[in-house]
Order: sequence, then structure tokens, then C-alpha cells
Amino acid sequence: MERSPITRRSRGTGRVRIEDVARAAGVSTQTVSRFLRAPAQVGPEASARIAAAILEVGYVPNLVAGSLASNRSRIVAIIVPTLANPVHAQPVQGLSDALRPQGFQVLVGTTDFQAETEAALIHAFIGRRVDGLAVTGGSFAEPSRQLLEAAGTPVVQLWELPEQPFDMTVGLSNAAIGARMAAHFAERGYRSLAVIGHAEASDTRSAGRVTGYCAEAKRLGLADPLVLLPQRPMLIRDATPLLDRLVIQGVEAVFCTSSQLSVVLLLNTRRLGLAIPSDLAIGGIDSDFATLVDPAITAIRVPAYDVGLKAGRLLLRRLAGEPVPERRIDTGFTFIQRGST
Amino acid sequence: MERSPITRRSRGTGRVRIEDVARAAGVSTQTVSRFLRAPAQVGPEASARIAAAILEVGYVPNLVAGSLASNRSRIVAIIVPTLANPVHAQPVQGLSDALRPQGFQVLVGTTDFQAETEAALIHAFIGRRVDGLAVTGGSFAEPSRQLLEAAGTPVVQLWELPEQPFDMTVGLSNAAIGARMAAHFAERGYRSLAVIGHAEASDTRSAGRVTGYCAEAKRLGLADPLVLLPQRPMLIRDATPLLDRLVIQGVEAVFCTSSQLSVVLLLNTRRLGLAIPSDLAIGGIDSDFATLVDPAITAIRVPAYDVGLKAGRLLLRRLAGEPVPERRIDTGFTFIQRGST
DNA sequence: TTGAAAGCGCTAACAA
DNA sequence: TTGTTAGCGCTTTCAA
Repeated sequence: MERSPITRRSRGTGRVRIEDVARAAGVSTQTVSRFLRAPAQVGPEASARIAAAILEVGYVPNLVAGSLASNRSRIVAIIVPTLANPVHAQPVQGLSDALRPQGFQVLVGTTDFQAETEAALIHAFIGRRVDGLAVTGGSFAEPSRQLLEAAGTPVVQLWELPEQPFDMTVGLSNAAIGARMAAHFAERGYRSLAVIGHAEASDTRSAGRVTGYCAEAKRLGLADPLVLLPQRPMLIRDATPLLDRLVIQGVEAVFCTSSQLSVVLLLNTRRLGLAIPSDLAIGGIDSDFATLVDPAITAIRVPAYDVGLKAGRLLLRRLAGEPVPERRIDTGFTFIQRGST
Repeated sequence: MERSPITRRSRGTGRVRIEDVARAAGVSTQTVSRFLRAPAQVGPEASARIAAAILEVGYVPNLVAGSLASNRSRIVAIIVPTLANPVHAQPVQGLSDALRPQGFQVLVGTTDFQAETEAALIHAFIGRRVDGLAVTGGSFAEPSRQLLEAAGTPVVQLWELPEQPFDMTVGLSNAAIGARMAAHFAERGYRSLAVIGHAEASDTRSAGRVTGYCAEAKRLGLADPLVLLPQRPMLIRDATPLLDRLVIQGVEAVFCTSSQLSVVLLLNTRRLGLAIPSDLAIGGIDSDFATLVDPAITAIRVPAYDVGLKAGRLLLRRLAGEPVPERRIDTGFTFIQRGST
């Protein structure tokens, strides 16, 4: 029960601590802490001395220690499949923009579509005691699901609208996107429809769009659309055989469920001498390039940035203890008719 | 000096702690801690009991407490202008991929090109005691510069090759990019050159390319290139007047310093009836769309992903205490000739 | 408005 | 290989 001898090496980091500021300012550490977190509670004289002392000694508060003591990290984590795809990078930007003014930082994890990586990230983020967590998708495989259920922190899901989110969700209906495009085609008088999607099973967004598209076609009394699901992401060399099939089958209008797809397709039609939209109408998902090609592509714009921004605002309300009016937020989407249909 | 009365409310978070695991496994907390960090140092029997106990009580280690105690956060921060632009989102992905296998997480901050935001982010990240910091750019305005100098943690700069980096840098020479394109044009016999850049002063990358391009043209005995610096990011409606100027001035080859620029320009030449490359040769920066247009665009590919990946590896070596052979890493770039020149 | 004491949950240092 | 002890640098609680 003796005090350890003074010879014990200090574990200190050698950095300037709040105590150094307190000493320089002639106040207690507590007053410095308050000055930093709630300046209004500190007298003007003390405030002035503390402000000067902070600059003098070059104090940068240790937020790790603060987080441990307060049990609040002021960090929000977001998990996306990849940042290489702008559609997933944008929500990170939106989240960041929503949170930065409130002093929150963004921890980002990319899964590369691997469920294992996803689970490991969720585990690590919960371990970091993040104040909030944004995850991509509406449904999760087992290890992830359980972790999210017991996260102990607000969770917001992105892009989809599950009936029973873990906590909150910000997304849109991919089925509605597909249906909207099918309805448009029908309205324009196209009778023979097709859709080009994505075979990747993990891409539930594309699957939802295909489903909604076909369902709407059926509802409108059209023949079942031709469904094409290329294995790989669309490359130029894939486009020609795909176009051949569309032409052979007498397809009048095709919906491409990803943004690059429609541009690739349209640029290739020219080489084959197809006239757009008279020989083939093309609808897609909006991107910068949808308006750069000729004709510009009729497209549905998905509000990727807004998904992140609104998720951030939702988290902020929760973290501020305010009630969240609606735990499922439908951002909707924008239909933009252009020359290709 | 009395113990405070037992009535003092506990500040505990109610979460499962390492102590709960230790009790369930019948070992000390230290042994549990070691099991998590250095399993080889723990006996097989104890290991088995601890592993079972962790699952039983559902323990998720509090990494905040661990960080405070060990003075290592296993977090690396990266600051980029925006994630909306893939050229800046890619390095984040690369950094993340390099670090994740080692258990590091990525804290990301976006500046939207605001120096103030940048400084605030650097300050906050240092406060978080990140183990490493990656920042975009070669030179920094005052508050940021000083913070980086005294960061107290490894710093790697991205995209540029300053003579005196704060610590380390991974980048490429934008002047070399410009020079390479000018040399190519000269080699192909184009005599009257132009370059379209970006007026934004903060875009030092574009500026470097323009400078290198003009310098090389001069060195090769060509007339001074026409330098066009549109104020805004390039839109379709900006392209036509720009093209008019090129034609009026008799320009034979133009270098576009950003990736979207060249595509926009090329897609517009068709409307004006210009033949590429005979009426006008176009060189640019590579992107997915450079090969989708007709003719495909001769372009320089900048290794955005690699910049982040190599920065991550550099940081890892430093954090592992290994020597870093070279503090300035030139990633180089790839020149790809296609039909547009 | 200010300060003293205790402790957040973990790991480093030391000892056995 | 395991355990004991004392912090890491803050913030909370309580008291003045």
C-alpha cells in the first residue's frame, strides 16, 4: 500500500496539458475545461487570462481524454461500399457537411461489398464509441445485423426504406424508380420494353429498380420486359452484343439501372447507326454525362448528397436529444425528360 | 482525505468492461488486455476461457480508453477538398485500403477549398491524437502550416512534390504532365498550341500543368500557347465560345488540364462539324469517359488511388518504426495515346 | 463563478 | 505467463 517510488518513469506524453494552461492562467483545470466547452460560465477576467495562456503554451485539447471522461466522442462513422463510386462518396460528403458545423468528425469505412469487412468495421466503430453510425443498405447479414441492433448509439441506414429500420433510415424506393421509368415509356407509346441491370446480388438497388420496372409494365398491360443482367460492370466492349440483342428482340425502349450504363449504350448506338429515340429509346440514371451526349439522356436523378446530408441532420437531432418526427425519410427522386425518349 | 460517500452516483456507462470479462474468465484485466493485443503472450488455457467469456458477456473493447492509456489511436486522418470529385475521393479509398488490414481507421475531413476549414480540421485531428495525417497539397497558408509543422505525428502530403515537405509527400509533378503533353503535340507536328485550365487560384495542380506545358512549348521553339482559364468549372454552354476562340486563333492542338474538360470539348466539336484530330487535336486527363467518346481521347492518367495507397504505406512504415527510404515519392503518371491526337 | 476530488476504461511499468 | 499498481488527460459530481 506504499506509494510507488518516485523513480517510476512517467507515462506522460510530454504534450501540453490542460493543467499547464491552468497554471499559466492562475486558475483550476476545471475552469479551463469550462472555458473550452461553455465559455459563458466563465468570468470575463478568467476567460481573458485563459485565452492568453492557451496561445502562450500552444495548447491543443486532448479529445481522446475528453471523450473517455464525457462518454461522447463527437465522431460519427459512415460505412459505404466504396469511395471510388461517386454515388457512395457523395453521401459521405453530405454527412460531413451536416456535421462539421457542430464540431463532429467523420470516420469513414469502406467495405468493398464484403460482409466480413462490414462487420469488422461496425465492431471497431462501436468500440470507438462513435456518437452515431450511418450504414449503407436496408438489410444486413448476421454478424453486422446483431452488432447494429445492439450498437448503443443512433444508427441511420442509407439509400433504402426498410419497414423496420434498426433505428432510422434515409432513402428512396428503387422500385418506385423502376416503375416511374416504365410508366414514362408507356406514356410515350413504347410497347416493347427492356431493362439492363446488374447481376451482382449484393446490388439490391439495381434489383429493386428492375423489379419495380417489370411490375409497373405488367400493371400497365405491357409484355414482360426483356431483363438483361451483365455480370461485370458495363464496359464498351459489352455494349455491342447487348445492343444486338435489344435490336433482334425488337425492343423499343430500354432502361439502364446505373448511370454509366446508359451513356455507354447511347455512345455505342451511333456506331451501329441506330437513331435515338426513334429506333431505340434509352432511359437511365442521371450523371454529369447524361447531358453531354447527343441526344441528352432522359434520366432519374438520385439525391446522393442529400441522403448523407439528411442522415447527418437526423443524427444531430437525436444527439441533441430532440425528437425525430419520422424515422423513415423518403428523399424521393427527380425524373428528367430529355431527348433520348 | 476521506473517501467520498458511497452515495456518489457512479459515472459508469453501463457497458460491458474489460473487468467483466476478466471476472467471467477468472483472470486479471491485464491478461484480457494482453489476449486482445498480443494473444501469443497468453497461455492456451487462459486464452480459451477469455475467448469464451468475451462472447458470453458480449464485450466490445472501449478503444477510446485504450487510446488514452496507450497514447496510440490507430486512427489516421485525411484532409481533401471534396469527396464529390473522384480524383480526391480515390486517395481516401487508397489510404483506407492500405490501413485497414493493420486495424487503422480513417477519419476524413473535407475543406471545400476553404483554408479556414482546413485549419480547423487539422486542429481537431491533432486534438484527436491521430497516429498520422494525410493532407492534400504542397503548400499551406498560415494557420495550417504552423499546425502541421508542430503536429507531433507523421504527416504525408498528397499530390505534390514540394522540395521541403513537412515530413513526407506522395505526388507527381504537374509541370511534368504539362510538359509531356506539349512534347507529344510537338512530336505529332502540331505547331499552334493552346491549353485550357482553371482560373481558381487554389487549384495549383491545374496551374502547374499550364506552366509546364508552356515552358516545354517554349523549350521546343513553339509559339507561346494560347492560355484559356475559364472562371467556372466547365459546363456545356461554356464549350462553344471556347471552341470558337480556338478555331479563330488557328489552334491545332489543345490540352485540357482537367478530365471532364476534354470530354465536354470533344462532344461539342461534333456539333460544330470539327474533325478530330485533323481540325483540332485534343489531349486531356484520363477518366472513364475518355475512351467512351469517339475518337477516344489521348490522355494522361494520374494515379489517384495510388497516391492514397502509397501514402498509407508510408505512414504504416513510420508507425511501425521502420525507416522510410525516401520522404518524397513520385508516383509518376501514364501517357496514353488515343485517336484524338 | 470557481475549485477539489473522483473516476471514465483501458494499458504501461513493474514485480513475481 | 500472470498479476498489481498507477496513471493517460480529461469531465463529472459535488461543494463552496
